[in-house]
Amino acid sequence: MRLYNTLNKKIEEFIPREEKKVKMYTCGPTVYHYAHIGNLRTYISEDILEKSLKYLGYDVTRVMNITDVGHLVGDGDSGEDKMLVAAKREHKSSWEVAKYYTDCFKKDCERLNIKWPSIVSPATDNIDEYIKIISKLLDDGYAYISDGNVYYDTSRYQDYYHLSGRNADDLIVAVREDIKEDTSKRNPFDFGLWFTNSKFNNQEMQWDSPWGRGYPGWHIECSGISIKYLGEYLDIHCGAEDAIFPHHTNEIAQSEAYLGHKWCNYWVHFGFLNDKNGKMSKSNGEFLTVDLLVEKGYNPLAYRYLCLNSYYHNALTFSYEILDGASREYDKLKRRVANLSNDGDINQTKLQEYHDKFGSNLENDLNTSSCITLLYDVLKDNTINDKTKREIICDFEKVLSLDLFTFENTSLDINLKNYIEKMIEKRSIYKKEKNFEEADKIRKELMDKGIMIKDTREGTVYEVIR
RNA sequence: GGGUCUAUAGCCAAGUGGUAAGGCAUGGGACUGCAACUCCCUGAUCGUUGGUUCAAAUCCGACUAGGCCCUCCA
Repeated sequence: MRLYNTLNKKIEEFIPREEKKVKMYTCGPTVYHYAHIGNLRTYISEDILEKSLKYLGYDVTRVMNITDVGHLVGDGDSGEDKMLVAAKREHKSSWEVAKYYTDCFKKDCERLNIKWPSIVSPATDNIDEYIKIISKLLDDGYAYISDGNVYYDTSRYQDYYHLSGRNADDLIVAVREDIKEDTSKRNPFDFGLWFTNSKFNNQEMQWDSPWGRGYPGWHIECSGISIKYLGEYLDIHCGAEDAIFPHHTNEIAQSEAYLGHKWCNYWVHFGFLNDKNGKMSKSNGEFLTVDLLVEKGYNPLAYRYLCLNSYYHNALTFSYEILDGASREYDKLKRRVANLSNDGDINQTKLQEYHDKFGSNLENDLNTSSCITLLYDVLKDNTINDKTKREIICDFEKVLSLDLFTFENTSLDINLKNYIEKMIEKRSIYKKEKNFEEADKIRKELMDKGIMIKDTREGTVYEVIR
């Protein structure tokens, strides 16, 4: 398996510490708002990575956190917690906000066929772990207390800038206008591990600690949860590209200072979904959620298809043109798969051959685009029968997860079904009588209800298109 | 200012030194009462410019354009 490793800035052969076993950590969402499809691109990519590793025979243990505390809007001590902002906005408690948006996120994942990781842990469930780590960092001199808060001392950690490839002198402190420098810090890029002294004393989520009642910083949760559930060594750490600095940089610093050895060998980062104005965000451009996609008549899986047809490491520029294109491709693909018959015997040799080809595409830094091409090759292959094609595509579906064998009509309401069949019956009589005017009227009536009919050699068939 | 990534046909894209996969769209044709569906045919010398090489979209340099990051963000 070859993967782009941000740590060394090149594609490398992936070798887990234990043969055929992978420990994988993925940064989860901050549950203070709905996720947009750009956020979800990262989770789709992580899902594909996990499923690819399994397809290739690895035993994968994947952990994801849910950030429900400590993610500040602004710099260090001067910002408000996002959960609190959302709570105020919606007149709910922070806990209610977290629960609500976690459920929404879960629902989005279901609709995009993103498998829920085997271990998902909210940040608020692991406070003891953070306290344990912070205490040791203080004992060992990697952290210090200032104005009631505990900070990590970046000057104590030599390799601090390795992942991001930067150096301290060239970084601009508080480059964004809305950020104020936190003067309690010794070095400008030190970061908070534990806050007790916040300007925002109405912070709801607080815990007792050796340094007073307060709450953890944002970065410590990922280290804490990863070490708690996956142990001292991690094989792959994933996240979106914007997390490289400072989040992942800080995770490495605190984890390795705590553990006393190298922590994770492979850092995999995912490209953004941009629109023509740049990255999709709450303040910039259209905030597209899965709900909105469905409302506009798109199948969420057409979006998954779009992601699959791109390279995870590159940015993808969103437009309705590409989504419409992906929808057409997806629908057409599904129709072609639906038309495969179920007769004959499976050609095991070919099945294995395609399995291996598909696997080697995945091994090549998750070349999902080539995987899609291979799928079209299977459909066109005239040396194998339909039954074998179905079997091969089923095998591909373990990773693609595009519901290529699921057909809407199966879940159709019985009354609607009867109605459609009656109308088709009526229309075929009109057609026989060459009364095309009436026949077309019926076709239009059904179309207006979102039912598309087509005349095939075997008779008239229908499809619910919305 | 610094870091980092990217640049292949209208669109999404494969390609990891030997003379450009695939899909969608477009145009043409077959089928059809007309459609739709399906099937067949249809297109690019790879941002610009130097260099290395017998040979470069593929390696190196410069330039240009764009994305992301430098304590909100996936």
